[in-house]
Amino acid sequence: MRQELGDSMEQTVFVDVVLPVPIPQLFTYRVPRELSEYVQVGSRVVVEFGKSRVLTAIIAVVHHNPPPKYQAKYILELLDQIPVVTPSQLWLFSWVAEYYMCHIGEVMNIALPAGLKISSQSKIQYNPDFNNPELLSSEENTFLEFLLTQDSLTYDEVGRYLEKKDVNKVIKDLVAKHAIIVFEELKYKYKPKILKKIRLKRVYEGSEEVLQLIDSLEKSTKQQELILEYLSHIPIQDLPEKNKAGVEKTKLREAGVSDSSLKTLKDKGILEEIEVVISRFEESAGNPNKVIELSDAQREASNSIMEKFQEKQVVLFHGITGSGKTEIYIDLIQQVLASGSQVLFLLPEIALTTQIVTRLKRVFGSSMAVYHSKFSDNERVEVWRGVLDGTYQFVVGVRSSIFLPFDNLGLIIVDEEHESSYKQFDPAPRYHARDVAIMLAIKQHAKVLLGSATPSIESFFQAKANKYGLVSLNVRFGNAQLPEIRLIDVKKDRKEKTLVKDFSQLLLNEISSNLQNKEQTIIFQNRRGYAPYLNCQECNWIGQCDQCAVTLTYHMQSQQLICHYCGHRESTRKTCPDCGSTNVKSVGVGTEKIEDDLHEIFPEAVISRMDLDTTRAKNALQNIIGDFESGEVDILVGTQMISKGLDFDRVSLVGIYNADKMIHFPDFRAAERAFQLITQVSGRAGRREIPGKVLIQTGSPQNRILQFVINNDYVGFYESELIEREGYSYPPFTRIIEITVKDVDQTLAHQAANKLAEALSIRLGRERVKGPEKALVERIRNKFLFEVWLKLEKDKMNIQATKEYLKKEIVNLVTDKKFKSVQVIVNVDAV
DNA sequence: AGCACGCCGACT
DNA sequence: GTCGGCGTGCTC
Repeated sequence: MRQELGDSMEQTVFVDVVLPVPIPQLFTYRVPRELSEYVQVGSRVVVEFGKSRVLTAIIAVVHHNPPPKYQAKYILELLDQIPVVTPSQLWLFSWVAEYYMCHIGEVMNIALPAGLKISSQSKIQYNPDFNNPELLSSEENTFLEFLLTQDSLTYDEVGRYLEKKDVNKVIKDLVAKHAIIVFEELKYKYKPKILKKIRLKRVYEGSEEVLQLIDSLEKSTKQQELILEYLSHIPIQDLPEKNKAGVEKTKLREAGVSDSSLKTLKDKGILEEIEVVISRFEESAGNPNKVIELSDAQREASNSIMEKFQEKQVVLFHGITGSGKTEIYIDLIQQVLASGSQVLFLLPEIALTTQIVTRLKRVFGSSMAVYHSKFSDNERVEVWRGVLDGTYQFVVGVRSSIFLPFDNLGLIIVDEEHESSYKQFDPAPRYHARDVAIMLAIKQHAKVLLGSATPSIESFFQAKANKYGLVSLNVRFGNAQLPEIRLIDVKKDRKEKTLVKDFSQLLLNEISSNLQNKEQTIIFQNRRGYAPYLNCQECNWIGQCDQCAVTLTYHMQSQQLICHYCGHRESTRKTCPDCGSTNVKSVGVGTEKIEDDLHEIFPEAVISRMDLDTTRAKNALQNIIGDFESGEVDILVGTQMISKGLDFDRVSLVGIYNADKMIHFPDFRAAERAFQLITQVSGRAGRREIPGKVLIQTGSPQNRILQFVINNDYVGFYESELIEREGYSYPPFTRIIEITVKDVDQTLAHQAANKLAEALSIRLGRERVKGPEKALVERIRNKFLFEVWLKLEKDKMNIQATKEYLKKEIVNLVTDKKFKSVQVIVNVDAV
């Protein structure tokens, strides 16, 4: 190393880069001499990958070792003088790739906002040196004449002009005849936001110069007015240094300045126009040092958390609904920020758009960044860069904000840590943001605070095992009391025929008295749409998706049948497509129907609905919440969306329409999810002075989960659930790897899954391999799904070795010609 | 994952 | 005879 240093200047520099493709390894490129001093780990480069792809890559290693077996290509461009990805991030990317069994490129793809990636598009252009027109067919000739009138064309545009799908052949022929040139146009996606400003040229910056200028313009009133208007914004006589910043062009326009007089003064060399890059985020004043008033109980919890952090990396904060966790978070965030470290506050997607962000903004102002999926790419790039350059020391964001370029984290808060939306589902990496947060914190010597009123069984288990610190807060904030929770036996009511549209008398009476008292009601039903399916009473037809093994949900508002798995929709008029009968009944109940029924029962009430369908538009969610907060709405009907972090003052009644689906779901986590969901929904009631009531309609009032819910007994629930989990070797005693085998051919998928399960159980033992079984929805988008589950004891199994083994067996499976079409998807720590 | 190359059926 | 179908194998 020491000896080589001398000639390293002469040696060719190579870089190993991460590419956004699902291929396991890094790729080595050669660095042109003129860039060799500037390449750094974490900088982006543009490279050619394959014959016709140009991609953005990240430098992971800089070295001098020419690859022995192939000729490295040159990098085409270096995009960053200063790296945009930190070494800590590169480490995290590869940790995530390894742990969740995917490729580092896939992690990079999710982590980097699209605005930091460059895409290329192949375009064609007329070759100016072309001189053999006799080689061309007449069609080619007409096409070339068209091309000459254009600057360049994309492949798509060529296709549209020729009315052809596949234009490769045409283009290839023309290239062979040297009539056209193909080139790659790089698209830089990020565009800074630019503000146009006007200012006086430097020579006029003095008081005398300005007065002279005004005199000299005596003949043209408009121009003189313009200068005077300008001076009203920038008093040059008193503060000449203000001229440098200038005045926004739009402000002058608003004051009645015309474009033409502006142009004249610009042409005369008196004014000049400048462009300033500005942030997309509004400046908002905060008061980061604002002292947060904590109750005694809150203060004690906050101190206790800080104390536990002395010895524990992770602290689980179990604070019941309405206990005022946010104030404690703010208190802790202030302490960490004051010490100069960064803070990341993770929230589930839904909770993020709402009240809590407003409250945090009030304290932290624009020193806090928000990172959210409804943000545009440009906005995301600005948050990224702001974290990098220190503008933002504090970020509030959804799960993907775990990948922002932090280098000095002091604290990560994971609020609602039990939320399953922290686990990414569909494209790889299938990571759990809470668990990644803990890894990242270990790497950066930061602390992690997991907060929840209903902690996940896993986290509480770690706390009980003394791996995490545990702090509990069991009183509500202020004078608020926990709501009284009652179960309503709808089976009994049904027998006695007292139900009205499946609402019990008790629930209806409570709603009615709430309406009279001008108090608000929330009705929860975890099913969107009008009804889960339609059923023809004449021929027994049931609306089903032809791509998936599920019934189509009836949405009355849009008059459509929608598949909630593949998104397929068809319009319906509630007539049977088979026999044409109009005697078609909807079966089951979704939020739409509840809204409808309540309208009928309480025509005077203002009812609003909050589910995926009513909140799709950009500000819809905000509007629904706003209307409910302001008291304009009496009853809010919603899916689980209403359970997440919402805080309403005047809700005194929560009705759970039907708890049975939740508690009887066939999944080992169903009990946990049901307990969490019902407790969280119940927690929306009685958060201030008005005491709350919760009514739960169920057919099994004796159910274990419901009994724990009505007694507000989280710990009791935890202990009973733990016994169940241990009996069946489920988490937290084991780690679960879910393997999904997919194919259009059901038999083939089944055979492949069988073969894989067999192979795996040879080394792991039959008891650790469950399945294959048909997936809960056995066909999605015309592919049949089979699942194999590995249950690996945390104390006995070497997880790393098992993953290697699993990888090998999957490769083994898909290299079998017979199974080449099957897809295998691995989900580590499936939830 | 893309994307090119390559080898077989239905058409100007 | 060509066009264009998609199987398979590689990407520094």
